Amino acid sequence: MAAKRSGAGSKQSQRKTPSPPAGSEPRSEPALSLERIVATAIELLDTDGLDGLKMRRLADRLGAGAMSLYWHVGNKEQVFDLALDSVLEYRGPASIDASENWRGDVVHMLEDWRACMLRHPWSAFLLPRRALGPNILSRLELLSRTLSRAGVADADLNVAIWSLWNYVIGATTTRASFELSDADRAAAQQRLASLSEHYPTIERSRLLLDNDWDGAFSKGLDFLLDGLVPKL
Amino acid sequence: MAAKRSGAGSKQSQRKTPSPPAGSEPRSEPALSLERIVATAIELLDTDGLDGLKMRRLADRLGAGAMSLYWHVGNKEQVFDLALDSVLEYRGPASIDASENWRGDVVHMLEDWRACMLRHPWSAFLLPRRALGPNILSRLELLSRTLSRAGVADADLNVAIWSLWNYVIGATTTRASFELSDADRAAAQQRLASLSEHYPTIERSRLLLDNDWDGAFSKGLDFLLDGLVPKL
DNA sequence: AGTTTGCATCGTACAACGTACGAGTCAATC
DNA sequence: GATTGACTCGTACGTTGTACGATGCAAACT
Repeated sequence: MAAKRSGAGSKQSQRKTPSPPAGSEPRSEPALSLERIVATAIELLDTDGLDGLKMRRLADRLGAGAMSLYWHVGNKEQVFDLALDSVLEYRGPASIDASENWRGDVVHMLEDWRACMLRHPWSAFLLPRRALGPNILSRLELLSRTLSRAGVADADLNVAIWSLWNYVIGATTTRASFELSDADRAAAQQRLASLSEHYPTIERSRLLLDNDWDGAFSKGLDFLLDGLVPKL
Repeated sequence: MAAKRSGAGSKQSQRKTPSPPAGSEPRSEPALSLERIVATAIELLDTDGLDGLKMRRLADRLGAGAMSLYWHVGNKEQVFDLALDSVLEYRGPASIDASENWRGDVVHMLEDWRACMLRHPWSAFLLPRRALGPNILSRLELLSRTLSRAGVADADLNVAIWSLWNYVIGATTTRASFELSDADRAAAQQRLASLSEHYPTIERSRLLLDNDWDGAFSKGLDFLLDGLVPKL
């Protein structure tokens, strides 16, 4: 019987290694592996979005049969989970605990987080729906430590973390959804103009036409941090 | 030829009305209509989630053939859009512009917004992905006016609105995804415990075990408003 | 040597889905 | 009576995730 290694075991074969064609034929494809599957899935997601990832296409691009994937992965959902976590790794400044500039550290990590997700817009939609992977937990852990060191009271710590989490999630999902197509943008602009009498304040402030997403993110983040850590 | 009335025309038939069986047989089902379709879609979404809405099931429940829906709706996506906007209507205090308590008004509207979405958890996932419907635009318009009246500078207005938007979106999608199943919760708890050595601060603050979502939301909102409107 | 074992691949097949197409019904209009 | 247009729906197609079982193949064992 075959025992499906979709569990957390992950490590490659226990034998030596099935070894690629071992020096004989240059076999066009380098053999299936979890890493290759995830990497290719990310490529596919990047170019074709959430709906563009089909098990058959993924397998095709890997030079494998569709069902071969299921030896390495339990199901399609798991591909999503792995791709998501893979994209969220943080290589921050090494010795962040020694830093004196906690606010700079927080901002850096959060802006990097946002940048990661906007490089892979599908990830923004995935993150809030699924269990937290190791990389995102690491970011939260780092955030906890830094805020704690910055003087946020233990009683307020969770609220502060969730607030920042909410802010990042909201900002990235919103941004990612507006990025979709220029046609949509044009249509929205048109539609908004025709509704300007109903929404005068929105129209006047050009809320939906403002393109400075990056600036809005960091300014809003500043305000939020002001509220969370009032004493500067 | 039949001309599909899926456009914005929306209004019912131009003739008198096809009129229900007109007094003869009590025909078990009251005839298809956009309103009935949307209402039933919401029921289905509430009980079975985003993936539970299938055109065939929806039609079944309406006592109609699957393809009959497509006279009233262009496609499934449109059902989502209509259901979403339908769920977001706000009946706030009538004369809010006269209110002296702007902060109370903002908090009230945002907490109601959140409550609406958590009553229909699928809506949280839908909102950031789709074009803004009239009901959500109304909320944003109201928010704009109130903040403006509260003294937020025009230059900061958009940032403030987007910050609040981000906060609400993030909070509701996160909350909605945790609501899914008790089995998941138990599993997560288990997994977390086994990882406590890697994430000591998270573990210590019980970040992921804290169940006071409502309290966290309103406290975080307070902090955010503090930051947005520093002068009280 | 032959046999067994277990990792890994993949072809076939199926059920479920969204929806294109076109035929059908029936009341209002001409 | 004929025509029109709003509305309904049965059938059918293409696409999807994946269950099942056959197959290959290298290492381990006898």
